[in-house]
Amino acid sequence: MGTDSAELRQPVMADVAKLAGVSHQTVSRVLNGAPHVRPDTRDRVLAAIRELDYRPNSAARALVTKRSQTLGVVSFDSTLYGPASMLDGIEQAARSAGYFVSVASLRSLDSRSVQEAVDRLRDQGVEGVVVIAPQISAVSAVAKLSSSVPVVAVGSGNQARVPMVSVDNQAGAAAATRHLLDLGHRTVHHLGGPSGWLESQDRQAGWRQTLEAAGAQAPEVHSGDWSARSGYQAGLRLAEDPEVSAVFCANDHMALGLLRALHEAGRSIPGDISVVGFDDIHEAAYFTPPLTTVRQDFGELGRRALGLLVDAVAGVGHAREHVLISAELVLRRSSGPFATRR
Amino acid sequence: MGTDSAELRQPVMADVAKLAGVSHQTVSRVLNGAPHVRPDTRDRVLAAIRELDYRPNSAARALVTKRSQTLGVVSFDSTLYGPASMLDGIEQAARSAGYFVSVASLRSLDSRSVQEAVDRLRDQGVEGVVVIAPQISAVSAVAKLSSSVPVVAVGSGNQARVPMVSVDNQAGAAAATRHLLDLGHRTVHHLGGPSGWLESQDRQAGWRQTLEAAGAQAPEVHSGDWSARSGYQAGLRLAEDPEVSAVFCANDHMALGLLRALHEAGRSIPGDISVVGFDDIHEAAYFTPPLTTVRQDFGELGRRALGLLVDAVAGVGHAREHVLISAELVLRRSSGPFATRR
DNA sequence: GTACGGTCTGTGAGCGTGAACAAGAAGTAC
DNA sequence: GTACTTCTTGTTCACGCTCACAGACCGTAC
Repeated sequence: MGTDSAELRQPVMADVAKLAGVSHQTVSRVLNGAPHVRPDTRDRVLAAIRELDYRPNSAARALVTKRSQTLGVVSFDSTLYGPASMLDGIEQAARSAGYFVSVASLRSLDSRSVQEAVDRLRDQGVEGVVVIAPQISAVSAVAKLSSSVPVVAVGSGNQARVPMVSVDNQAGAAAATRHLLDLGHRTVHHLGGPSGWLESQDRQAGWRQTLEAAGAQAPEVHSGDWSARSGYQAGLRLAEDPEVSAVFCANDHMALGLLRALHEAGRSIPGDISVVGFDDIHEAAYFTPPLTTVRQDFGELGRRALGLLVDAVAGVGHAREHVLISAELVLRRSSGPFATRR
Repeated sequence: MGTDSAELRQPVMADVAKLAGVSHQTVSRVLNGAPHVRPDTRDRVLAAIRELDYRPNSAARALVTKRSQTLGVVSFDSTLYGPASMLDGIEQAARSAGYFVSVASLRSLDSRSVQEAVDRLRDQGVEGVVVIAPQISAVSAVAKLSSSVPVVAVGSGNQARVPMVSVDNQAGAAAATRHLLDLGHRTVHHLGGPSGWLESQDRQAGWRQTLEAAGAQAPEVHSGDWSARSGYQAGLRLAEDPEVSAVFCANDHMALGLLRALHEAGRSIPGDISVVGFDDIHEAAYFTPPLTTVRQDFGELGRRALGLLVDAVAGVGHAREHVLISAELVLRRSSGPFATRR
């Protein structure tokens, strides 16, 4: 009946305008901080906004400005510590840059799946996408679609054709390996990550190059899937080889499984075997024994990636930018000097 | 200068319509699966869509339908295993329900912060919100704002005034405690989570009630902040008390720190002290020794929460629904029979 | 007095889509 | 043949906002 039943629907700009006794355009100007609005007019508008609890309709704004204020994140397994931390860093940075964050997680690794996820985000109207998917397949898939919307990858490697932020895995692995060699070990075994992951490749490359540079022979690589379980299984095999005195694991979770297996096999750590991990997850300092590892700051990784993306969306920044973040060796008790045994 | 430079801007529905020789409304009908479209017309439209690589403008659609197809997730520390897994489950479920997911993570715990996060999501036009924030303060804050947009909480406790999905923490804690009592321990010590968390409260309640029901005396509670570090510190204190023979930890990470501290103090596990955790994180089976713990399925939690939210958005479902998911005790080597010592 | 520049505000159009309505074509029943 | 229903398509409008433009007002300079 009455035209005043304003509670029934969300207030719109016109309602605010009427209440403040101005035109909708003036309300818009106040909202967007446009110049040339008289202070008392501005105050009346703001008061009306507060009174009605008015909130601008983002769809209407997006329709006319063609900007959704939303960035997308494609992530592979956001259950893992690394991806989860990066997502966290990305969200933080996006918020302070005034963007919303929409996520799409991958269920499988094939490039079609990446394609689908990015398409989904595009359909939603995101202005740019961060891909947390350090698989080779993913990165190459991403490179193809970077035409329609800016894409930034966070991961590893440098063969990507999109801007990228990554930890210097190779240098980190080299530092870990050199540390073990410096302790007197004749060589260092490697428990690598799954093939197809850039991080696996880079860490393995850092390890191998360091051994070669030192004139040490590189033993056969054992591979896991990042999980503690796979580290345990590899550990059982490594424990059978009396020559093994030092192992560099591609991540901390596998190192945990490895420690467990070596312990069960009666090997003392670091007395018999030294172990070094990668990541420095929060728990690493409380493993038995505390794990020497390579620290990488996932949150920083995410923030930097988002920074790059924001630049790309704004049209600033170079297309092939590649930010490399250094990793730091953290010494703990799981690594010790080589001791002659038996 | 030609009007045919179609590459310059994204194609819109009218472009598809012109190419297919129909009106834009027919294109709309095809897109939305409306009835009464002749098969060959439909095919022509679909062909035109493919040829132009047309994608509907989601802002325009949202403007007219008043539906953004987006759900929001408020999360506290998505770096932790639990929240990260729930987020993953939520995203999966949202995708299959046809929704996008937008995240907002909290930097601090106060209810103003929760309010802000939810406001942010509302400004973006989300149709509903899942709050992963098992703090008492958060839940009460959420209850207030559930008026404007449907909200579902995932966490613990039952005092909430919004629909909620949670693990039966109390029963899980009771099972863990009973298990230790059954092993012959006279009582069970408790390393609790931070106060203010519903999960801390519920797990502590389950522990306490079980002890009381068994006629055992409940020792003073030690509290941590969920981290391995805090578990380690509590472990150092507990190790000083020769009466301690069994400890129930409110999560696995603290249990890890506790194991470390007890090990350093020369206590054997489970010989001297039995330890039980909560969560069953992937690593728990590879602790030294493998950890007896209470398994909860975070992914399932997230999926169920999203299911509830979708119902709420659709107007189905009861306002005060509370889904309780059971937790399961997983026996490993860290718990064993009480042995008289010294 | 007129002219001009700056400040402030309002009007109208249009963004791309879905919904309501209208209208033509085709088939069925009498 | 007409009347009626069902299928199929098109036209017009509205969603809520920003942008371009126009106009009103004020002060100052000539």
